[in-house]
Amino acid sequence: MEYKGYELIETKEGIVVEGVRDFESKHIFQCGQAFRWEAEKDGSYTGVAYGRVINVLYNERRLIFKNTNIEDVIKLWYDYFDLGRDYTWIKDRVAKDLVMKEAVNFGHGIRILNQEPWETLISFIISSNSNIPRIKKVIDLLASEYGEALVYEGKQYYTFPEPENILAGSLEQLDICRGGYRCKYIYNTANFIAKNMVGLDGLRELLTKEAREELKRLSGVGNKVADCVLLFSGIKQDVFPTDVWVKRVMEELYLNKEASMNEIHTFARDYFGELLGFAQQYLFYYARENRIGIK
DNA sequence: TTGCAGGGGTCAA
DNA sequence: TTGACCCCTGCA
Repeated sequence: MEYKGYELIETKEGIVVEGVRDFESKHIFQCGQAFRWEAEKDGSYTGVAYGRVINVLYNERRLIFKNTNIEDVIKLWYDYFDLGRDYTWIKDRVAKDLVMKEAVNFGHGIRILNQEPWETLISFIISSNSNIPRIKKVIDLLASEYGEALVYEGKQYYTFPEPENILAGSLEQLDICRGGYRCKYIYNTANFIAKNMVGLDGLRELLTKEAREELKRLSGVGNKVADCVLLFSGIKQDVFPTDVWVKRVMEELYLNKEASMNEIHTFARDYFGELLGFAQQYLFYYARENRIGIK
């Protein structure tokens, strides 16, 4: 069947989406926006989202989803993988100088996933002052302790726990996930969300600035984490999450000096305009993989 | 073996 | 604006 410019075909190997461009699994899953996708030997990736395990393989404009069905591809995965967005157009717009040309070329298959806001929120609270292997470990522990078990290809996976699941245990119990001082942030944030004191669903309706401030009411959420949540759950694209890597690459390649967060944001906003968030992700991936700015 | 720095920041003073 | 902060890893 045809769906929004793609051909969807049900086959023995899974649901095939024909005609997908600008998709490189490694770039998408390893550019730092998501923490729960694991590479398989055949080049595919397996992960959990929306309470389901799926496996995805991309090859020659064909995207193959395993362990799902056409309904879910239309209802969930089309948006999750941002298939409605024209990344060729975005890359043309964003690659406006030599630095960006190189960054875009390097991460040419990046797509910004539309992840579930709650999971993204907790994941990036965990990310603060930490590193990727450890962030993954903490998230895995959190899921295996509080999530629901799923089995795929003989292997156990876990759904990302809901706020209520976390609150059913004590704060002390959360130490199991080895999050250190972030555990109390997670617990407090779960409490806020469960009590509807901050509404994640309403963020889309707000101006970007207001949405950021709303998120910052949560424990463990500052500018960086708030912007990551907005960008990586597809709520806003005009944000520029600035971590140490992005800060370094901006200082090194654009500003030619040490700069404050404000200077970087002002420059980036003027320079990249509304495609700010996409520019950030190409830059971040490029900077981190190539260790730009590290002596 | 032990010690130390630093890591996708945030918070409080 | 500046340190402390859990925990873990890599590296002298």
